[in-house]
Amino acid sequence: MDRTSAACTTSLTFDLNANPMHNPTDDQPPTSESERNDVGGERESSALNNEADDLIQELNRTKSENERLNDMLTIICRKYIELMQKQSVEELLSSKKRKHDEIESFDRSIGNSSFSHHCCNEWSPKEIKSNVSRVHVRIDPSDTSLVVKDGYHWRKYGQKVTRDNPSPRAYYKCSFAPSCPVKKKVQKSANDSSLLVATYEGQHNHHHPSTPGLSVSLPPGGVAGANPSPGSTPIGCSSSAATSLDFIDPIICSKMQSAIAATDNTTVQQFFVEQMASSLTRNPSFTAALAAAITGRILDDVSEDNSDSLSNS
DNA sequence: CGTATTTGACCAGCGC
DNA sequence: GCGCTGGTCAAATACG
Repeated sequence: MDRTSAACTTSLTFDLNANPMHNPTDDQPPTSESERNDVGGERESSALNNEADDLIQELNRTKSENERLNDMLTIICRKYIELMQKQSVEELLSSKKRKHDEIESFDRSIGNSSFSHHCCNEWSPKEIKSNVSRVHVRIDPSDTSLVVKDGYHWRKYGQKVTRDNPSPRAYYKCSFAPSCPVKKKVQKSANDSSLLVATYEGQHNHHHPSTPGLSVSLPPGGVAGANPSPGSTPIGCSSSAATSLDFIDPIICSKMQSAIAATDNTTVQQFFVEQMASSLTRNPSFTAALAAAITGRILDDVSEDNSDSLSNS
């Protein structure tokens, strides 16, 4: 992906150029001692050349890794679209079956694919009508709590053992707003005990608790799907969300799916990267860690600079 | 003490 | 009509 390469290059450029304190000798005029000692200057320039070579090698490594990830993303996109089309056909064929039969077939298709969950089910006409979205979350198989963290406040009002699944199904209502009609069902997958299936019904009539300015008029299943909570790391629809739905941004999911449907892979990939980057920058943990890293780096350089100037004086 | 969760009872829909 | 099943209610209980 060109944009990631560009971003990578930009960050490295920043690392190389925007840190004048890293090597104080670069910008300083030659000291009287260095003018007197040409041998020491040659040593310093060779050391700088070595460092530059290392950085160039690192840049090349990063580029090649970026290309590799780009290829993987392309494959994932292709498989995702194929799965969506396949699932759409299956659900149309089984439209006369009972609800649990649909869920079972869906679980099977999910279990056989490389995706552990989906969101924003806009490709299913039935789900658009009923305003239902389904989300799969990978959890610890030993974890018996039927909790899917999506940032909303839920009140559990029932639990039932269903006929076709030994694990109980938990029923939740959105308790963030008293009049919110959204309900959620959470149950472990019959085929995979490490997979939690959350079914959302309805649409929130309030903004997300963690996004005060967010409009409520999002696509069906969008808000109901899942939203990042504060302190989480949203990573879009990644299947590696091993802990909870904290990592899923429904807006991203929605945009991703419309992008997949409407554009070619290159545009989709660019969109993915943009959304991932924006998700990371919106994550307080990430920004805090980034700020700490930058601050630490600058402070280190400042201390190095001070010690160098002290030793020079 | 207020709130959330648990759990048995009840109700409605569907198939036979 | 009856039984089965999923979904909901509400009293009891747990917890902070």
